Amino acid sequence: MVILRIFAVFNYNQVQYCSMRIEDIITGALSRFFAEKSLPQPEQSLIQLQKTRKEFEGDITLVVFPFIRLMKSSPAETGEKIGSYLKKLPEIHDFNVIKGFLNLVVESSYWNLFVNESSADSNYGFSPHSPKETFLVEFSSPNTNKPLHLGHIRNNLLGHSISKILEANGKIVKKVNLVNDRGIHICKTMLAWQKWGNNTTPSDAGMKGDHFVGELYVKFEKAYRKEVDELVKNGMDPDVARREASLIKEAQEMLRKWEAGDPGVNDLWKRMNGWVYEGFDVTYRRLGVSFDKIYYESQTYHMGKAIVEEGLKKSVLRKKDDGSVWIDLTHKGLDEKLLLRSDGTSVYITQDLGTAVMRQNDYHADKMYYVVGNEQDYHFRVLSLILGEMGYEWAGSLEHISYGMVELPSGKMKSREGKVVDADNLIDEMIETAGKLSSELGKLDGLTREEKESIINTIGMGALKYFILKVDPRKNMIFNPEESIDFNGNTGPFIQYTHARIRSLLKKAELSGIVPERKNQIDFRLSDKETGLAAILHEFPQAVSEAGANCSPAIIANLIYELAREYNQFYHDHPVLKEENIRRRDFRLFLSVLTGDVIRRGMDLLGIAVPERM
RNA sequence: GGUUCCGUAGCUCAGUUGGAUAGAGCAACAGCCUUCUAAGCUGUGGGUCCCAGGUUCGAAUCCUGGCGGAAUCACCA
Repeated sequence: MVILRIFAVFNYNQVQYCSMRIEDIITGALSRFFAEKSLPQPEQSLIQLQKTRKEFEGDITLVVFPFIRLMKSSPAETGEKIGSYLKKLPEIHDFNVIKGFLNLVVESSYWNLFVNESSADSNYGFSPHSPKETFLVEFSSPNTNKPLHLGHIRNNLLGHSISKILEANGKIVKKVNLVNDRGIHICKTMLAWQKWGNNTTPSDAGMKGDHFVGELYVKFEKAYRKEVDELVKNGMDPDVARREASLIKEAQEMLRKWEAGDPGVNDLWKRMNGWVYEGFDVTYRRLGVSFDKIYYESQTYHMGKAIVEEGLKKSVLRKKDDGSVWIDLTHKGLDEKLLLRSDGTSVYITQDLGTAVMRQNDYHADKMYYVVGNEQDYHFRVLSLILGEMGYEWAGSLEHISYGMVELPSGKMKSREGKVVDADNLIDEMIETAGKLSSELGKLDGLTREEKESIINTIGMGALKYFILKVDPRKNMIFNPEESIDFNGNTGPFIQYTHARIRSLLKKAELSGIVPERKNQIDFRLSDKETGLAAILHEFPQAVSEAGANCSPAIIANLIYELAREYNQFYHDHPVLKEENIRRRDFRLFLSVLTGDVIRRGMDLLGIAVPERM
């Protein structure tokens, strides 16, 4: 930290700020080119700049195909003409044309200036805050009848990371959680505890509260299934059996009592939820996620019911003869949707209506994001449609960030069958593996136990988090418990290691009394690895904004990985402290400073910490 | 059955306003530590981008139709 600051403030005065980015310089020149030729200005979308592929010489490539019509010349000719015009720019060193591609070699001085400026900018790549826009991000949203599993880990990490990314894009972000603390599933666990719990508590059992309650849930489901099977064996229709089994009847009766405010049921409910929250808090802390506000379904479903009443008055909703309330969405290509059961109890979507209104009243947010699995795509379509039908003008600001399921090689995880990858177990395993690897490699010898534990924790969690977040959120992903999560290659620890290397290098520089200077005049040309590294760093701001626009941490993860890989190659090929040309050495130091900084801040957007050494 | 999403190397994944000879990692094999951290670097092998048409200078990407998989369409959440 200290070193970074020294490097950052050094020669602050000499640094010119707000230099134009090369893309803008080229676009501007292109515009002048067409004006000088008295040709019509090409539309912005025709100007396609991309990174030059590795096998060709150059840094930035202009695709010239779109211009051949405007200029009425062949691709090669067009490329030559534009290329020689652009070469007059001080930022363009050279060019070559291959097929319809104009490859531009950017002047080393441009990259040097870029590295000088960016490495002195502690906010490089992020947008300044615009207090106008407030975004709400709902994530986690656990049920209180079972502990968190790998699917919840994905949800929590995505929600946390997306919140950070939106903040980096200048939004004000409020993270909210909606706890599904009421409903038939909780009644099942309460019933199980009454029947088989023997009045024990999690501490009696020596378990985390959420695990303790989760076992009761599984116990209920097993007993319930057994009862249904027996009824079926005695000749009952399976559907009828599922409805008529005494266990489910009892659970439903309990739900009715709960909604009626029965004190005994309520006390037990509070007690058991309390156990679960204690357990969740531990897991949240380990994952490093937190919330600005926690909503409880038990508090929002009243509002939901009130909205249903209002909808009935407005005749947007319709009550059937049996007392159940529905909305007809057939004109939108969907079905009829139930909003209240015939016994007057509310369903899942009822409380979501209430929650949405309550939140809008609380925050008046410009957007309300819901990080919820893609199995609920239909639910959220219906939710915003209903709010729209009911006349809430902000209904359009709801957005479902729909992410894919985490599946096992055998298929979907099923809590009811106990076929899940438990979050706490997985975290334990990751940290254990990190510890084993660290001691095998002897990396942490000579550190105190606290330091070791902290670093091992950082690495284990880094491996887990990166493993989840590098995948496009929208896609389903497969986790194979038989194969442990890697610590080499495209992984969190690889990136963390790169950071540790850089920090170690900079520390060494400081200890050797090296104080680099930012010089905007240089007397050398950059190597391929140096420009390659600078070019990836140059892409960081765009990655941040794209990640924000697409709510995709994977975009950040992929860029940071590419950056780390490139740095390791650079590090392997080039001496830094031993470089004899002082200006070159200083450039490499600032390149390292910037790389370390972008890795640290990029990983922070993923909610992953990076160690000073490992 | 209707709707939505997905299909890229043995495995896990990038490749998203249509751009060059489709890329990484893992796994396998072969190298590189007296030198700023080898959790690293270098190399080899590995592809019908599910199939078939269409759109155009150009398609893994867009359109249509198939095939395969997943989710959803509950008085479950």
